[in-house]
Amino acid sequence: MDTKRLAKYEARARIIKALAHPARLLIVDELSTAGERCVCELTEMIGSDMSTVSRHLAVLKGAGLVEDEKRGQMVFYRLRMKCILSFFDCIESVMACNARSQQELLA
Amino acid sequence: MDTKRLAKYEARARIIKALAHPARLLIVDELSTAGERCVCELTEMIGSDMSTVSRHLAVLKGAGLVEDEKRGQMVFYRLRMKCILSFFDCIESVMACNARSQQELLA
DNA sequence: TGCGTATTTGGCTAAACTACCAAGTAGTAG
DNA sequence: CTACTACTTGGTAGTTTAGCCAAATACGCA
Repeated sequence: MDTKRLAKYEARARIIKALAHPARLLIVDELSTAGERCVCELTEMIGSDMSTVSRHLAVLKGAGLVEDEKRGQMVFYRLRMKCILSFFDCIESVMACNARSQQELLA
Repeated sequence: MDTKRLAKYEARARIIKALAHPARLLIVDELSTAGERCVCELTEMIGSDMSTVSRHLAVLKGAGLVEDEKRGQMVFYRLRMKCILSFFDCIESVMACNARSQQELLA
């Protein structure tokens, strides 16, 4: 793989990797409907340590998927790109397709 | 996070994780334009060991993203869902947006 | 200033991922 | 059967990731 092509796929992979975790998908989903959420709200939803959630948010921010804003002692996070939601439609169809194949194997 | 919601995001994450690697993105990209490719062709493009490429293909297949067909001594892989390509458009806009933000920081 | 809340960061461990080499399987041709 | 090619799988070492606790930082309020 030549260097330039490699760089292209590495850049893409970094972003996709940031999405490749259940907790981070929940965050994206939640931010897409709620608009914005503070770390404490997300922590309660996810149900793990706040430090863990904060790290997940840092990963999403590092990939440029969310942005944060500090207001008072709280930090609010927002989705930076709405198009991420288009992922989920495709993911769902893959899952539906997989389920169908499973069915056929059993039948 | 309640069990059901967790299961939903875990299922999604499994599929996204399968895409979260440069070599696997190259494979998806290549299959989307070429239609199908054998392991040896992909191995040459990626430039790593064939065993490594075979494992990458197994990951994609495990997620239901590609399907394989053996013809003679070769195994051909195809994309199972075209919609995956819609990912890339969004990824590109995230990257463009990130690049713009970088610019602004420098200016 | 000192206290309490919200968040991030350091340190650590366990688990997952990646890539290579070597060995095994399967098909083809002589 | 033998040899060769295409591919997969076992074994293993190095790297990355995830989660927790504890400590540090930042802010608001008395």
